[in-house]
Amino acid sequence: MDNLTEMLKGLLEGVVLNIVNRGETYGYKITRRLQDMGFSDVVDGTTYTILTRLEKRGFLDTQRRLSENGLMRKYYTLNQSGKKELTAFWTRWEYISKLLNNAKKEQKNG
Amino acid sequence: MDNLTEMLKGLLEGVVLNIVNRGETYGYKITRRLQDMGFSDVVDGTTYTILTRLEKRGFLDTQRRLSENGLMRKYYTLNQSGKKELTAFWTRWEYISKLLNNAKKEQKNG
DNA sequence: AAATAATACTTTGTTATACTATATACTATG
DNA sequence: CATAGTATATAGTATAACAAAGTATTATTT
Repeated sequence: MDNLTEMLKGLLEGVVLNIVNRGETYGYKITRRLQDMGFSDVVDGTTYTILTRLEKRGFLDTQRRLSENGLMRKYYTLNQSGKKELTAFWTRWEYISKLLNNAKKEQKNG
Repeated sequence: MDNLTEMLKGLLEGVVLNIVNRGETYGYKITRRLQDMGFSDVVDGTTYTILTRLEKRGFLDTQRRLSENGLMRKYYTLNQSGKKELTAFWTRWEYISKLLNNAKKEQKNG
């Protein structure tokens, strides 16, 4: 599926919050997870810009430490503020997706 | 509902296509329709930028003529290319909304 | 008759987000 | 020892919704 970029705006960020909410993780792994979920065109650069943004806004706590394989990693966890934001995100999603599905139902010829 | 702006990107345009698909209409009326549908914060400026964009891309045909109430109006209809785009839009929407709903299902504590 | 509201369109600039491209650096593998 | 894989970072670009202002006509209110 292509041409999803514009539709992903405001959504990808929430999906990342949701991934971090499932447990401590890091950028590289989040990108792989997004790709597995079906967001197949997402590249690392996108994930890192999102993570930086979310951290700046105070939704994520970070810890830089050596991983099992000897490489440095920046680990992210969702803090209280981030959990609030995640809830707000899903509320927005519910609202918007209902509106869109209503519109689709009213579709001509279908 | 507020803070919807970013989430609406790539969606509002499709909803406008869908509205025009229902029959010849014009900018001002489309804004009222969007507001009635629940996109309550959409203002005229937004609709007109979308319409101009869609027209430039060749999805809409236009006709400027006097309305019943004596005011000039720019009427829009969806052409063949626009109908194709509308179909593609709903395909994208189906794809993305499934991914998002899957993510939501996997949610921790919910 | 004058003021205000409603109808109708347009454009310029701002902001936010995903994406591109590139760079760095270390580890594992062939 | 070159290549692939793991891991992070960032500067620049494209695009879309939105804000704000303006123009002009018609309808309604005072």
